[in-house]
Amino acid sequence: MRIGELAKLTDTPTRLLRYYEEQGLIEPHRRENGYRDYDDYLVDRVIQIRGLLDAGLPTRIIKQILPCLDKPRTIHFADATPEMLATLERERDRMTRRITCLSRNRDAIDDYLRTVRALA
DNA sequence: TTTCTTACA
DNA sequence: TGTAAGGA
Repeated sequence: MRIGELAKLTDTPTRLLRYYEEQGLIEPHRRENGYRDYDDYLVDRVIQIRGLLDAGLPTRIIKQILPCLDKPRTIHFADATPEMLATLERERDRMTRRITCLSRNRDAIDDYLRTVRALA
């Protein structure tokens, strides 16, 4: 599929899809006319990339660990280097802290909402 | 109409 | 990231 369809399917601006390619996160094929040609599996991959980005991971880290999170979970033991494991643990912990922070703020907002409604 | 590259706010 | 220019 061309970039426009992938953009629609993943709700991602074409500008960003080209950016992800520039960052080495995805690499579409090229058609004779120079247009990018994306495989279907990239739909899920782009959605996953956006999720990781939303979780606060920088593209350089995503590029590094994406292979480990790919489908054939048959585990790429070859990629399970000490550095890779360390990076994954660091990011996992970063996510855990973020979740804790988000939960607190969500609860604070929830309390405020309850209070306001109770007085209304 | 859609996509491409490059560049600037 | 958004947007614009200038082509194909």
